[in-house]
Amino acid sequence: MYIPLAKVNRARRSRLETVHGAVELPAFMNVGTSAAIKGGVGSTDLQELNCQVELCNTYHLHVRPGDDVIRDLGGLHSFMGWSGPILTDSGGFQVFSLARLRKISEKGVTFRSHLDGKQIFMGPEESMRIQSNLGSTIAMAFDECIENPAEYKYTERSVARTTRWLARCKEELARLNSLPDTINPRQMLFGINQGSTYEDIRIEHMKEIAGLNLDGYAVGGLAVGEPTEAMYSVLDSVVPYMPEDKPRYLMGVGTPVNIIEGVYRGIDLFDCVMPSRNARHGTIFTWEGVRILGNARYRRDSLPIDPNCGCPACRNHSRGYIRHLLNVKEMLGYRLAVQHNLWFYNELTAKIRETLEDGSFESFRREMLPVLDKRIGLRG
RNA sequence: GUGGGUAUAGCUCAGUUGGUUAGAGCGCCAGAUUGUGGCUCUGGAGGUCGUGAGUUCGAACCUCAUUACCCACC
Repeated sequence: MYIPLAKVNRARRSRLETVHGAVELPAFMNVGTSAAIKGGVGSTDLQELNCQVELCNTYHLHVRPGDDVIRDLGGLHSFMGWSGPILTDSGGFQVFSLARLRKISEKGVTFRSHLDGKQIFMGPEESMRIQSNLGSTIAMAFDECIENPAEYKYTERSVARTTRWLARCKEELARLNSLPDTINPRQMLFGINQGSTYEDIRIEHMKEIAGLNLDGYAVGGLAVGEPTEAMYSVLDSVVPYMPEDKPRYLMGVGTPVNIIEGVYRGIDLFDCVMPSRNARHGTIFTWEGVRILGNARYRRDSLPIDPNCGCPACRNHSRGYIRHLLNVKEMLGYRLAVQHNLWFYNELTAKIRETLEDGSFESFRREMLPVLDKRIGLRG
């Protein structure tokens, strides 16, 4: 159930109500690929960090431990001890980003596991069955995430197939939801818009899938190497064709600036590995810009990462300590840095919601854009 | 004490029969990172080749001395 609360031009402040609780939008979903945030950050930490939605990965959980195992353990919520909303990625992206030797047909995709090379087949029905076994709050449609750059003709054919796959996803999930022993009988389905950077294909596709009355709509296949301006341009073109009364999700995005720019263009949901992956590599997001904590200049720095931050890392530890931990690859270093970055992303979306409510979003945007991407203390 | 071996970047080591500006891996410094393979990639700094003589047009490489360390034996 999507509830609009406020609007500033295209930007929307709203709420998504689910069987696992409400999500205040715009929101950032933290990525817990294998049912855990990398860096030793668990479900109980997520509450402390103000995370609203957890994203888990169909492909990874299917390969290990197996979606049947998770089903037997009561589904993802019980498995990982998280009672809030969970969105599962369909596996479509992973098939195209990390599995090798893939073969695509109308039925689905045959590929080899990145772990042991075992042959795996996944199509719309398989993806829905896996996601149903996981029992997530929101299932994503199985799509083809087209590589960038892509030929126009190929994009047309691929998008047409993704549309047919979406209809099959919808049908199969409806069947699974109606089974007596299904884990989450009210599992929602989001469709995914594709079309590379071809705006006419994007728009046509969006119009088509908007008619399927899904629970939400995502824009996929962006931030895959195209210039950022191209991504914004696609959003400018496609968003007007996304249903007004459904949540809109920009998949895999992005930087703090990308998120503000996405909201500005009418997006409600984001997910990205950037806060957690970059944290593990020592790149820290703050309201003053980006700090590279691995830099030697922080070796003797006794200040918190951000003196104004309330996250567990900043409340208790210095830059010098966390830099050291990252440097020697101590798990605690990953944990503290990830905690900080997730806290920051959640604070960023909270601030976005607040400024949408009081009408100051656009001045907030103008003020923050030049700051957030800035690297602090770069040396030539 | 005797015999043998080693000495080249912070560390571990390459370095072809002597031939331009001596290399690698790791570490260090820095930069990437967008629906996560705790992955990976890309740059950079850093060496009077243990020391001193000698041979040679030319020496990390050959000769002599010397110092340090390692191994074996007494």
